[in-house]
Amino acid sequence: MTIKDIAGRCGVSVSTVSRVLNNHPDVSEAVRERVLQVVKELHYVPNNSARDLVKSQADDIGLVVRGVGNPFFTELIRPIERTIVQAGYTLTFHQINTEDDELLAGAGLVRSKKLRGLIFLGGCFDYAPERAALLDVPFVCCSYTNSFGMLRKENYSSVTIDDRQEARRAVEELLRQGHKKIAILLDSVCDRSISQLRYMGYCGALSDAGLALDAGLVEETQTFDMAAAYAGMERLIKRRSDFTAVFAIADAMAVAAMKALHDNGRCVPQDCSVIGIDGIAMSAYSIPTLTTLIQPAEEMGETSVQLLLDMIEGRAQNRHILLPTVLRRGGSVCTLRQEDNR
Amino acid sequence: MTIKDIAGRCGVSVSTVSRVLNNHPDVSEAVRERVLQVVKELHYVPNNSARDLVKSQADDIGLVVRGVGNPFFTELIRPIERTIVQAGYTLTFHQINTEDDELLAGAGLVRSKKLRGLIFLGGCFDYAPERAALLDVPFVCCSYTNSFGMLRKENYSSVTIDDRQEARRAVEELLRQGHKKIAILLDSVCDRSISQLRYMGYCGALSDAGLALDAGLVEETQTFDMAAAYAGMERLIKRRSDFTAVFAIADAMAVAAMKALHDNGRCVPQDCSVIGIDGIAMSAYSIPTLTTLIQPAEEMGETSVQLLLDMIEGRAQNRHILLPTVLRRGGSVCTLRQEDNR
DNA sequence: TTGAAAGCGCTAACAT
DNA sequence: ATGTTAGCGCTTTCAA
Repeated sequence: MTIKDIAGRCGVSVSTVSRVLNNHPDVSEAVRERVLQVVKELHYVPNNSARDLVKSQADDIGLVVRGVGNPFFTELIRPIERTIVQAGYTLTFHQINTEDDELLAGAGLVRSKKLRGLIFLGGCFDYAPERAALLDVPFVCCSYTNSFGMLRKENYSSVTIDDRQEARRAVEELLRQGHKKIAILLDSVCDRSISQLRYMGYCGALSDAGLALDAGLVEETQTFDMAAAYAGMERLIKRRSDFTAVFAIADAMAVAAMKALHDNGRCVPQDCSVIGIDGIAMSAYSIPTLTTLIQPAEEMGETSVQLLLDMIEGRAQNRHILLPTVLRRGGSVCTLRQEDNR
Repeated sequence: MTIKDIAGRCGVSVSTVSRVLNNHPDVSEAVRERVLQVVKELHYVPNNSARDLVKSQADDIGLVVRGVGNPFFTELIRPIERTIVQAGYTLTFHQINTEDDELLAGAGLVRSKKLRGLIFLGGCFDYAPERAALLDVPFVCCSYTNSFGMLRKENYSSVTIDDRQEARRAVEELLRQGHKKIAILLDSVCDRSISQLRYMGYCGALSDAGLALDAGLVEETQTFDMAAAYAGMERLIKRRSDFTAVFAIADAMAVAAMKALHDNGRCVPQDCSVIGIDGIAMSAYSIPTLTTLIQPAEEMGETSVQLLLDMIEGRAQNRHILLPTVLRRGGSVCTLRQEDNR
């Protein structure tokens, strides 16, 4: 079933059918209707490979996710896919491991599938500009930005929260409740990614409050997964008994941390407060409800696609959007009792 | 940058380059090496649209997910994507709403993108055979099967647990602990999908135990999401005070139910036991740890892709795989105290 | 307003 | 072992 078949049935040429299919103006109303009619009757669907070959690009957008384990990403993928489809594009989905290079993966996809653009989730992006030039399509970093790289602002787009600032806010919320011995549970202090940025916010808040950084209260888990976070929290508990609050740099880690505290006989929040960042669905159903800074996941996903489409369709240049979080006070943080203020 | 450029640089014809690229045998070692060399130097990547056009099909597999909110699906998507890529194919990802028709969505994708096959997640599939015939590529139902439809076994593949039987096992675990007033929290009793099957298992277990079905203990939430499950559980609590256990047909719903019980002053498991099915990551970190039947998500995803590839590559016919679950005894179920046995 | 025809980049049949 | 060439299905000039 090709455009020829349709043309044959209608007694017109293939170019006329093509015009109808692509909404070109120069077609008589009568012909247009007949073609559309036959198309519907025969359930004809154009062959995208042929279209893409002629136009030398597909109506496809690539989504490269590094570390699909992260439940926060799941909440981003949904609005991203929805928005892409609404705009008439298709999503090619690719996940890579944390140790893989998202730029290389993206570049390969673009070349082989003729993608129109890319969205990255969970990338590092401390790449040199010449590396990023491998990507000859627009791309947007979703939920992070090129904080550690040398990319020029006008060469890529991003939609993210201000990780450093928001982490600072999270820690300040704990400080406000009187906590002074505040531990941090994170992936790594120097991963050139989210984790490091949020760590910087943590350090900044402590320093502003006149508190010294206590290296013994910094627990690195290497990965984002819950099992690692649980294990990390247990190490911390075994090692120290004097902290009264924990800042987990992601909700999933915070939930695992609460579990570890509970399993080790420490009550949240009475014995130890816990705060996270992300606002994943699950965190509203933990017991107690996690206190966290909620990222606007829907808006973040939609905006990322919007920026990309604006670039692809030539409506705008690269832009960088900073979205605010909303503090949800759950039950996992409480005011420090005076006698605990060791 | 096309195959012609490569041919030019190497002083050979395009067909020779094509042969090298496709690992055809009839190429001298010297030429093969030179071509590969130039390909690497120039970072040449073949244009898939052109390839697909010639071969009239792409190396793409479609994944149609109905109801992406379900966290269990997330754990399936990962192994599915991984296996697809390992086999040299690409994933085209499409999500639809619960009210949408996955068959229609799949058929459109197949036609326009020339997909080689489809994997469905969360479909209903009570479709008539003539509807399924719209799909002229092999497809596999992942984590469910065509229980309510008239499809012939040899016309599709599936990889799933025995939902009815496993639901029965879950309820039997509660019965074994002495529970008699067992409520069920589910999507719908007649959705022609997972929910209905698990409901049938629930009814079967009760009936085998000589217990009458108490309609007042059946709570339908209409959707799978946690907010709905929480609300449903609250309705149940308000309505009845005599049940001692709840079977939630999905882990996400079970976690929300535990939260609702807690927020309404009922302790899990002392006042009410909770059991789920799925084994999502989060359920191991709820407090208490959820008792649940764990589905082998990794294996389920991998096997689905394997079956599909076997079909696509002509190695095997359609098959139907039933995978077992593993009961994880968490802390959300306890033995009924005698005095509670009202 | 319509049609004829030239490619888009690649594969594979056929020729050498 | 290698080259020549005819399409794959479509869009888009160019001509009518």
